[in-house]
Order: sequence, then structure tokens, then C-alpha cells
Amino acid sequence: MSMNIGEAAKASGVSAKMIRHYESVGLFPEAVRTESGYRQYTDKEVSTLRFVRQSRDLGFSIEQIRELLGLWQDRMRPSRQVRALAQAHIEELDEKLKELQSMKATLEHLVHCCHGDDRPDCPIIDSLAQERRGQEKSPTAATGLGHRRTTGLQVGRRARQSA
Amino acid sequence: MSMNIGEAAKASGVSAKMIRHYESVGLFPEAVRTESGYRQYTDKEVSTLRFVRQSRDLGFSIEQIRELLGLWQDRMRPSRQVRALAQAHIEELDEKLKELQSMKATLEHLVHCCHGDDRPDCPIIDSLAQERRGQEKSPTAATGLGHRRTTGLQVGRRARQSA
DNA sequence: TGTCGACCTTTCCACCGTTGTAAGGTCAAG
DNA sequence: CTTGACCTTACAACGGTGGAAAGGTCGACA
Repeated sequence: MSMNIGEAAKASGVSAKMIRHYESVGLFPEAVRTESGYRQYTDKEVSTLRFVRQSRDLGFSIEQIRELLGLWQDRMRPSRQVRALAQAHIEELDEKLKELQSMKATLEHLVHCCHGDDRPDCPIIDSLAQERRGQEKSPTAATGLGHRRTTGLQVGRRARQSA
Repeated sequence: MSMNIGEAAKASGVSAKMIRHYESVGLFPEAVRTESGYRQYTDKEVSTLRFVRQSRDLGFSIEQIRELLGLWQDRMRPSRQVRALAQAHIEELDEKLKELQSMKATLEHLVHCCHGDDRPDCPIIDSLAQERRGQEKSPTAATGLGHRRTTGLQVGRRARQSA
């Protein structure tokens, strides 16, 4: 019933490191401690951790998860709110997707044009070196890649390890 | 012909901030300075900066750009090498894409299932709270979203501003 | 000459989420 | 009593970029 942080990590899929981190940023209430200062977790907390992990796996940010946790714990919440949150996140994902797809398309085009042999001439390098002064009003220029930087949605995580 | 960092930034589309940064991490040779310490740039350096920016816009990492710059400046390079680099990057983009698409698909499914009204019951929340203990050998489970964390390719940038 | 504003300089901090490392305390088994 | 697995905290690092502070420089204008 009561376990140390390592066990909670294993059970929830959230690393001990991150459990402490989530606690420190207030995503998580401070855990009960033993006399010697060890954090103690119950199944209930492990469930919450699992909730957090599932949310992270869907790409929600810490702040969004904070909201999701609030909605989860509010048994009276209108499902509308949850849906709106998810919908908004989908749109963020979509922006990212479009950007990556655009990059990929441009690269694929270039790779396609490059014979890729021992000769030095290379359309890929040439294209990168080109002036291609865009940044005019219409972003959908030549390659379809507006040079605009993106929105900054956190997306990547590292390789897995549970504890 | 010779310009301050602000002008070089405007001309290349790389912010003054980042020009200094690139120099500090050795992506860029140290610029010539005036007596009073101002960096001076020529059109040649601006071209290089533009090359860097184009590469960033295609999602190449600093390290990859370091290689690209090397290949660019080596007039003898086999185009094969450039192509391989681009190809590898396409594969990274692809991994990211797959992950985001998977997230999006899962979310869309959930959003679709949620009526999104004033009632509190919500399949989205329920799904997040579910145990769904996967992490077995085969990742392609229920939702199609293996919970594995990803590879960590740098993808997002901030909103644009040129100088 | 003084001074103003636009520019430049460096250094440090913040973001985001996660990992690593260091230097220590605790616990249970041998 | 020692060993090793665990726990604790505090700090730095990774991507790449922006921001702010605190100062020096430059050109123009009175």
C-alpha cells in the first residue's frame, strides 16, 4: 500500500527524478514523508502519476496537465472544458505537423534532385546557399517553406526508462 | 561592404543575438573587430549566415549545420555526403512526424468520443486516468501510441523577428 | 562641448522537459 | 560493521532562442 519513490516510479512509468520535479513545480502535492525523509506513495498517488504520464505521452505540456488534473479531480466539470483543452492541443500538434511536413517536403525534393554520387555539384547545398530572399508578406513562396520560426510546442521526449 | 552586426543580422535574417551565439559555439569564425570592438561583416559572411538560416529553417541542428558548412566550403565533396546528411535528417523528421500524428490521432479519437457538453462524464479524462499498462514488448497497442518517449530531435523555434 | 538616441559590447537568466552527476543519509541483508 | 541498493538535495547540461542588465561607442544636433 505504501511505497518508496522508486516503486511508485516503476508502477506509474514516471521516473523518480520526474516525480520529484513535478512535486517541486507544484504539479503534484508534496508527498508524505517517513521519519527519515523518504517520500511515501499510495496507489491513489500512483494513479495520478499515471494520469500525468498518459497526458505527457499525448504531448500535453505541464501547464495543460495542471489544468487536466484540476478537471479530473472536479467531478462536476463540464466535459466541454476537457474537450476544448484537447481540441486546442490538437491544433498545436497540427501546426507542428504542418511545419515538419513542409520541411520534409522541401528536403525530399532536394534529395530527389541530388544525384548523390562522387561528383561535387549538389543542388541541396546550392539551395541552402541561395539567397532566396523571401520574408515578404506571402509566406508560401518557392519551396512552400516560410522561414518563419515556429510556435515552440514541446514535443520530444527522451528514451524510455522507468526507474 | 563592411557592416556592423545589426546590418548583417538584417541582411541575413539571423538575429544579432544568434550571430554572437553561433560565433561563441564555433559554428562561425570570430568576426573581425573595429578598434572599439564592434564586429565587422562582409557580404561573404552574410552569405554564410544566410546558409545557416536556410539550414535552420529546414530543421537541421547546429551540429548538422556545422557539417553542412564544412561540405559547402569543400569544393571537392562528393554530393553523396550531402545527400546522406539530408536523408538522415528526413528520417528524423519522419520519426517526429509519426509521433505527432499518433498523438493527434489518439486525441482526435478521444475528442470525437466526448460529447463536450455540460455533463461531467468525459471519455478523454477517463482515458487518461485508465491504467492501460502497456510497456510490454509490442508497442503498437490499443491507441497506437506506444508510451515510449521519443528521440529528442530539436524541432520548434520561436516566433520570427529578424533583427 | 554636452547630450541624446541608436547602436554595440558582455554576462547572466528564463524557457521547456528530462537526464546526469555529486555528495551525502538510510535501510536491510550478510 | 560493511556492503549495496535505495533515498535525499542541489546543481548543471542539453536544444535554440529571447530578454534584461550595465556598460562603451558613434554620429548628429544644439
